[in-house]
Amino acid sequence: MTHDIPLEVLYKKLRNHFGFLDWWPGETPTEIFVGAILTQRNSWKNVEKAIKNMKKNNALSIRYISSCNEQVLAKIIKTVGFSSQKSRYLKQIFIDILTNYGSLENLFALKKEALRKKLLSMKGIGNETADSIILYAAGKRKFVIDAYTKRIMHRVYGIDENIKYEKLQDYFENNIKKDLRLYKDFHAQFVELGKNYCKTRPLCSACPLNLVCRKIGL
DNA sequence: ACCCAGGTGGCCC
DNA sequence: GGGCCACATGGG
Repeated sequence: MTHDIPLEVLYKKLRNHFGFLDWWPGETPTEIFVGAILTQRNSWKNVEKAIKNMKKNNALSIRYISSCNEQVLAKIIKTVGFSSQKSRYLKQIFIDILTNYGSLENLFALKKEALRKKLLSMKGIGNETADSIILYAAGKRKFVIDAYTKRIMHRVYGIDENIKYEKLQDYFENNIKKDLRLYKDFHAQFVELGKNYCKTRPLCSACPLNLVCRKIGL
């Protein structure tokens, strides 16, 4: 990345506007793990319904999922898109974890890069999902890049919208404080901004994001 | 009737 | 390495 982007300033302005978010909607590591997969290419509303339904059916556990009937689980999470595919992936993932580690806790005890590599080896988990799990479920510092982050960095700072995931991630990780809460909250701020103000695609000059950026001085 | 959502894997060249 | 496509549901 050639130009200097004032990431700390960007963060402060977003935080002043939205308040401290420090967020992932989920209470347990298992819930966050599952939610990270369910939310791929889906609105969080659909995910919420699916998680709620899993709880109701006692299906939100590694034991249940690893020994489930895929069609049954697919029905339980039916409100999210790609439910049958995700049901299959989830089962395989938790079979892997249960047989090779015994628990999420043991899996998360791996060193960060080993954990990332292991997560990426599982079908259904790519860069963003792996990093969301590492950051929010395992509680290790890893900067999550998502579509909103790319879109906003492109819109506001003109970075290449097709920039590679790791490249943008490295840029953030090399230019902000190494602080877990900052990593969590910064990503949350991007999502909040993107969700509320950046719905149009492709992004046109009339996108409300422009107005907000002006308002908060980006 | 479109288009989109907090991606990913498979297949092609 | 990049360029497509399937995956499937709910909301605007």
